[in-house]
Amino acid sequence: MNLQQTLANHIQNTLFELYNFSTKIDVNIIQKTKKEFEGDFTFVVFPYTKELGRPPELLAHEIGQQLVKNYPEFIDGFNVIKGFLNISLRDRVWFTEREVVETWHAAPLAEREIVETCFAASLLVEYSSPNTNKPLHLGHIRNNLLGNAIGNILEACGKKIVRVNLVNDRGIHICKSMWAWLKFGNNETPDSSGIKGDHLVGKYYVLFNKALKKEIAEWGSQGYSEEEAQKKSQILKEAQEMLQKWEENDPETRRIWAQMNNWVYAGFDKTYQRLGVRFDKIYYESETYLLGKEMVEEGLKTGAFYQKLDGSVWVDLSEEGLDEKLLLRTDGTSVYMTQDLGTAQQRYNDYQPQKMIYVVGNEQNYHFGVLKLILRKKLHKNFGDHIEHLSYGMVELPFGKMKSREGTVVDADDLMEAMFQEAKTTTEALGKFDFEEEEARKLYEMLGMGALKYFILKVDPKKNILFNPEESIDFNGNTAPFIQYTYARIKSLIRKAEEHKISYQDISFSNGFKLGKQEKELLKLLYDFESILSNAAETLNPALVANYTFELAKEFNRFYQETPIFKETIIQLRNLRLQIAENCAQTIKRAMKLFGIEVPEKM
RNA sequence: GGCUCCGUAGCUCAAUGGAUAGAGCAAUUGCCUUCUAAGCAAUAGGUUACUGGUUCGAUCCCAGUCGGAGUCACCA
Repeated sequence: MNLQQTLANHIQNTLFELYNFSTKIDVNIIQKTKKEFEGDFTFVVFPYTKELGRPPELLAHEIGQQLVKNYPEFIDGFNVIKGFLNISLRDRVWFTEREVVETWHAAPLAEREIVETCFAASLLVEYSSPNTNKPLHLGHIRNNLLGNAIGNILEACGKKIVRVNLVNDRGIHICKSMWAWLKFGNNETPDSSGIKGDHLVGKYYVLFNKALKKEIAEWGSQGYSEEEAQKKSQILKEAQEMLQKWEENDPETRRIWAQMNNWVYAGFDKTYQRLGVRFDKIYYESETYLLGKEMVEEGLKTGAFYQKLDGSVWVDLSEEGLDEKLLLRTDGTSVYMTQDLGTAQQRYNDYQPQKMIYVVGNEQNYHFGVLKLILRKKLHKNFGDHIEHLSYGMVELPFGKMKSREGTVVDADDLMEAMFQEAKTTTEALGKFDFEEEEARKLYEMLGMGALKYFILKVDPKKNILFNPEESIDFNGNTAPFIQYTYARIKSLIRKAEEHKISYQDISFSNGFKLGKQEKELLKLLYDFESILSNAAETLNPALVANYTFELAKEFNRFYQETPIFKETIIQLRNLRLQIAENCAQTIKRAMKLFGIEVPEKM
């Protein structure tokens, strides 16, 4: 039982004792006391004034006095400001609580107190899901980092996670790259050119679009509209013929397709590795795109869907306030929605997850609304309710949205390399040259990647992010390097302590001294970590963890600045401070690990 | 036009319906002979887009207005 819960129970009992008033005090009503007031937790009495027929201040006083009288071991004192009853707990209480936090780190998964949220045992998280016709960009980075972090956070809450990537490896866009490569490529390969595979394929995708644009311009000069020109386009037709051939299993087309995709995979692997994301299961759309057709046939029989005269199949969602949606084209081929119906079913069959979390941009909110609706209302699949769309905002540039075709994208690999370089120059400018070359390289990588990951993850997922490529991502303030720096400082402190042969582990807290404001502030923050974690898991919001960690690091830096540790004459106090420092380091490390951010022993 | 999301300091972002709305950048000012200055302290910066409603209390919930983004494809 945690402190809030204990306090809530005490208050509940007291209310009954004083006024014969029986009510359930929810833990959430007990909140942390704001920093500028004295006290640890605050009970707001306003909601009870009416029923108990007492003015707020009197009520708060009466409750406070009774609490102190009844629970002297637990409660130290109280003060009242208007209707706010601020309660201070005994220092001892924090010590025992702190020890609990400590053992938590070491305990094996099964023995931990598992935070039961709305999730059950096994969860599936899908993220990344790239197209294989071009390299990853900053938007994909947000997707990957979010998915990976959410997976980590859920795991830290004791959930069993399956990480899934659905690779979109077929379709007209791939054929466009293939067409351009055949036309202009001269058998160029990643090996022959030294270009990373995904970038090479992306290069030909761009070349295709250039050629197409040129052709459309030519038709345009003959007086055709853009739409007409699209229809008349010869190269577009050729790309479509390639897709046709691909679907007919034409060996040569398949060979080129497989070859180019493999180049892309090799490239993606490097990007994923540097980003620190991984997957348990990779689905390929080329293997799953025909699924779902069956489900549509089934739905046709039961009358859930209907067929138009031209043979296309539709679902009517007007009763649910939406419109009609296509499920099979006139030629009987499937569309995006059909495939998603199929893959949802397959995943459910493969893993029977209690929740399927899809990390997909908010541009697809409507799509997922429809998907869930069809599964639940039309096909009566109960796993439709298990689908959760983790919808995140776009990454915008100062001049608008990123568009591949207009070349206004921030490439993932370029950005990561730029972050590395930035870390290098910044560190060197600070004049910290106490590193071997390899050690330094690792540090720059930690700092650069950390800054990038934190920059993305500290923002509420549902909000858009504005990224200005002109201004590099900051290394000061609310950033990963600041947090990493704090960690390195603490580690340095601990090393010094060991040099001085100071053992901070075996402290007895029994013969008490009064906790200082700073120590207590840190202990409170450390105590909060578990609830922040489960909150982040429930709301699928890593930003909560980020802001918490920053708060902790900042608080520690204050502490560090103002509180002498080695100079302290009272040995017990000094040891306690070292112990708190160590706990801060542990918590920071755990939190950053959730983001895939490494933390340096020194910097 | 319908639906969804967003609107908080000059900029980037915080704030389970609670107290005087907080940080970081940028600006000004102090602090490296003192456990790492990627730090700390201080000053300045706000009608939380607007108007109503709900209540002891609203940045938060509801309705409307105004701005911005997304979406409404036989693309994925």
